[in-house]
Amino acid sequence: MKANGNDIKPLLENIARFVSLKQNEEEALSLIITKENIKKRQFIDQPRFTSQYRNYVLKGAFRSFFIDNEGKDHTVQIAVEDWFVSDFYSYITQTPATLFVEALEDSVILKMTYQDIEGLCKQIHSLSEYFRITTERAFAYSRKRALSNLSKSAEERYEELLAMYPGHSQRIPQKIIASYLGMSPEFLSKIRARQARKT
Amino acid sequence: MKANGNDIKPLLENIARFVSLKQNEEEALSLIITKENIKKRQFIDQPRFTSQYRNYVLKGAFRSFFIDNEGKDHTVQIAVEDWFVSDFYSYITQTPATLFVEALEDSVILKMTYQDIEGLCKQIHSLSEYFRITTERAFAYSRKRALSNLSKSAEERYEELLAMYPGHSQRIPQKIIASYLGMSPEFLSKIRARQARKT
DNA sequence: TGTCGATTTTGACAAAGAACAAAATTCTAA
DNA sequence: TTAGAATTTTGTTCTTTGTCAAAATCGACA
Repeated sequence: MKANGNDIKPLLENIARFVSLKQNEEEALSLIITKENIKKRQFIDQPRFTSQYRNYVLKGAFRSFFIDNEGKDHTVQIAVEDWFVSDFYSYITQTPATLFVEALEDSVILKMTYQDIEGLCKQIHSLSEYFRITTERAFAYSRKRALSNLSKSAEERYEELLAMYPGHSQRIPQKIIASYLGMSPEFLSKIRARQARKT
Repeated sequence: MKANGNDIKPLLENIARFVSLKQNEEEALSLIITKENIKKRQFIDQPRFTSQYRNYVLKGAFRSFFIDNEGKDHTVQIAVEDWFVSDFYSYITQTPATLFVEALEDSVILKMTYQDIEGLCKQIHSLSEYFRITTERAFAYSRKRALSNLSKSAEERYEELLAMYPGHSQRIPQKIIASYLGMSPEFLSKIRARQARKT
């Protein structure tokens, strides 16, 4: 679906927090953006298919996950409004995905193809800078989180998540939160019971 | 120490794998590069000090690590020749570091300050592209590794590391490998004994 | 609105890995 | 080269978390 100026405003505001695009650059960018409605439970990336798009969440929530050899489900990322989500490895290397990316609610995304973004990054210095800077930050934060998790117990990881996403945790089913935190749903349930008792 | 053309060749070759710099761009870049010898056990980043440099390992080996509240040591990254190493979060956000970065051997690095790199990225589109592309890849790989670790036992993680760094694993003390893999040195020792028995 | 399927809770038991301790080995610096 | 320190190995015990099973609760849809 063609995206109109109003649709892409949140994304442009996100970009403006890091670099400033000229009028004609914003227009060039808007030409490569498509809007799409995604139904709950629908996949926007899945194994065997190469991830074509950089997806910006306009409305709704997604999770990326994979199924390991024993059939267990591991949630890698939970993304809500104003986040990007995809099988980033597949997108960046343009090789077949190993992750699913699934809508947790009825959602709306803005998407841009790898080819279009790479083309535009070659032409528009500020856009290249935007992706450089934001990826560097995302990388840095992800490192920091991974690292702070190393020294934490399952219970501490859960508390940290609650503190980090005060609003969102109610939106997301607990089995998915458990899968994101790397513990069994039963164990998460026990942690919650323990915490309730403490109160 | 001023770096001469010969010193920075490996770095330029690394860059050339992703983008091509013009003659004068290479010269501008070479002006912001400094060479430095680092003694074994010396720190190039440490908590409370903001990480000033993007460090490229010309020779030697480093590890970044932190000490958690219980005093336990967690190795975050092991870097050998042709890698970059720093407290990346501190460097990117220009806030005080939480990690140590320590030389595991007598080493030689090329370093560039945050300010110089940001300045040059604004001027030189290809350089911005270089850091955008390599950071995107590093991020993608790091995600993939984190993810493949989720579904693996301690023993599998160790085997994967051996496969990944066939040459380097002998260079690195086992307690550091254990710390990198997130297990106690005693347990790593037991895994090795178990594997030797199997042969 | 009731029913069937999915999610969450609870409990008993099992397994992976940590902690502690002590012996064996390897490094290192005088 | 050798004594003392650091690292690695080995054995035992303890803790955290997973697995399996069954009950309780929730939720979507006919």
